[in-house]
Amino acid sequence: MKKKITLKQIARELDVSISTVSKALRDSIEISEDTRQKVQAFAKLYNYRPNNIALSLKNRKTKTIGVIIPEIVHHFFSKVIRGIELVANKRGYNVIIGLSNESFDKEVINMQMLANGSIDGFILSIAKETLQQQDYHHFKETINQGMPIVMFDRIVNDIHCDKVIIDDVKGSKNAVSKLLSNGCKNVAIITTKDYVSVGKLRTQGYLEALEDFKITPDTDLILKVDDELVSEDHLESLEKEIEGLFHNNKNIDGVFAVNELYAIIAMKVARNLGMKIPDEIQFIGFTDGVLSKHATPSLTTVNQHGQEMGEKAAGLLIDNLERESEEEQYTTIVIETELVERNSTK
Amino acid sequence: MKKKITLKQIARELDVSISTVSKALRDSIEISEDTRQKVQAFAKLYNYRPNNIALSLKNRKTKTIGVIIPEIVHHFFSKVIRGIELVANKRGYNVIIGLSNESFDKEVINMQMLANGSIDGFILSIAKETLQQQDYHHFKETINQGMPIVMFDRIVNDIHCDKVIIDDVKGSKNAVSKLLSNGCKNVAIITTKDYVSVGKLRTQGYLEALEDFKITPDTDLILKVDDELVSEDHLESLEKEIEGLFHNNKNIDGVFAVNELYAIIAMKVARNLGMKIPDEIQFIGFTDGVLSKHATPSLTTVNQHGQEMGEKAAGLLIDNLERESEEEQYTTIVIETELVERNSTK
DNA sequence: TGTCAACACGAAAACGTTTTCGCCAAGAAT
DNA sequence: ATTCTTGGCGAAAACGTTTTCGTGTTGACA
Repeated sequence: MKKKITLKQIARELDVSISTVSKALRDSIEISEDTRQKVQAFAKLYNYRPNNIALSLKNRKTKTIGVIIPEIVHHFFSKVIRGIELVANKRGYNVIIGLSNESFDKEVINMQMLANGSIDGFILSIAKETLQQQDYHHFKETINQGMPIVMFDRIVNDIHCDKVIIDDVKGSKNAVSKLLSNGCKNVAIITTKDYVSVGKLRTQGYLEALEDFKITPDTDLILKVDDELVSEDHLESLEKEIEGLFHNNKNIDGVFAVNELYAIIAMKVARNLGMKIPDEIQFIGFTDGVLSKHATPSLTTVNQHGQEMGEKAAGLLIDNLERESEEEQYTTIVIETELVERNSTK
Repeated sequence: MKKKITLKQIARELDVSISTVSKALRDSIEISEDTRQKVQAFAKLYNYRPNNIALSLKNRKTKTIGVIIPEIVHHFFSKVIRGIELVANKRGYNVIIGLSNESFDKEVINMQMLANGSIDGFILSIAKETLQQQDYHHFKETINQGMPIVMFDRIVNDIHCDKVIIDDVKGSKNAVSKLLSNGCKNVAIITTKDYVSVGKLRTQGYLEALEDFKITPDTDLILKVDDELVSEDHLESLEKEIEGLFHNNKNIDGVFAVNELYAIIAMKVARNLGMKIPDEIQFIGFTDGVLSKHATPSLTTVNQHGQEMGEKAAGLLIDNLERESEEEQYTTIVIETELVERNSTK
């Protein structure tokens, strides 16, 4: 087992100074052709690679991006990560991952662990609990210490930083409009409690679409799911709620859900109740994941372009990190959503 | 914007030496109660945190684990990551992610990027291309340089390191036996080309089950899919192949697929051909993902316990990193699979 | 009064780089 | 023969820690 070799060892072996070795390896003009070749040959032989940590310390840059997301077993977030990793790697950066698990405390701890020199900047999407408590001091402090942050998807407006979002309102409005122009008269929405920003915005889009079509919203058709109760394994309560929705409103002929899973479950409930999809009732979900594509019938969804969000976010962050000027000006990139039409709509 | 504060700055402000500050903060007995309190108060005020990079350089440990996986938009791999992150964090480690994208070159480059001091050890699952080329020099070199590796799921036997796997043969054998005891007479298998180790093993399990039931395997019932051709968006060719399988073998009454997607697609094809599931034909897939649970009918699968694999892998690696003794002895942990019965089987 | 332990603190090395500066010798120019 | 350039190299600082090893001051004790 040969341990990693250092400049010092090369210097000792070749009986020159450390400076000479360093310069020779970096093709400095100061070094004679002779010694340069000698050093380079030796380095190659022993497979020398500069120690990254030492470089980071010296340059006060780690060339590493910290990503904090609420959950990784999730199609959307993993797509974002893929996007981040793609451009980060292309531009010579590594990606280090922290999972908040939707918890405020874990989010804070994770940020502290990484903010002490391990990374150059953050890309993150806020945990539900944080949004609920509305405590954003850790973001502010991080930014104050000079570490840039890019937020994506779940953002909060009064933090001053780069952001990558989709136009949730527009995306939902489009989707619901689609249902309405397809002839639906009574479109229900399955959404989350208001504290999750995106749920709120998507509900707004729903309402705007109704307004466009001169329909007065019916609060009975707005189902706000308490997603505390809906874990991966606890879907029964969700099914019950949706069953209730259908039961109390026999005339529902369209459903818009603010995420993929809700839509899939709703379709399942409807099917069990004997409703024909898409003839009697049509469905559209938000977020285009694997489920939508392979469900029966396949689900029409609003594609969020997760990978592109990741790419843009990483681009913004690295641009910021490598920018010379000190002037702080923050950008918000809005990614266009796309309605992917499948068989759950006419 | 107040930049991060260092020991040196504290020392200057308080007019003591750097050593004193360091010791005071670590509650050294050498320092008087007076100065200790003074220093600690000042440090708290300015929110001092030791620079991680400097510590890494000094300790020659980064407390960071490198994870290299072929793909992240994948239920199984993201579950493994979640497991890794869970125990890594609990034990004070960070997780840095590299995606090989199933490419040999990217795998090598990623390992080189991380092996230069950025991390203390690797957890990885081998890229398809690497398995195909059977070039494992980068693993051997990494291990030779004293950096421990833990492989999971897709492993290769002649590399000497810790491993976490499932018993693919046993898992498949169980699944196929289930089909056979459920009354299936002609069970087909949809598998991958042989170079991916797990495909091979799962096929072996299939054959063993047949043997147990005194059935001679029919090569027509073994469909080896060239997964080069099956990308996320290119499923038509796969559907065609499966259609061909059903067409040429009208008597198929059971299908075992070596992954979730193949099983879902096969169910879809069967349904389109008018076959009744599970009455006329039964399905079992491998890997328990979201698709299986929400498919119609829901799919019986072999659960690989991805999160547990991640936890065990991280445990092995950290144990190794923190082990005092130099004796190298490598463990292979075999995770038990579990047949999750749903509605695609009787 | 002189010696010694205990106490409180500082200097410096070390981790592995890069880079600035200074130095010496040799050859060129005057 | 003296001065000036220049090529080639080394010393040392710096990044931010921790830790070992002094060192000076104080008080106690003989």
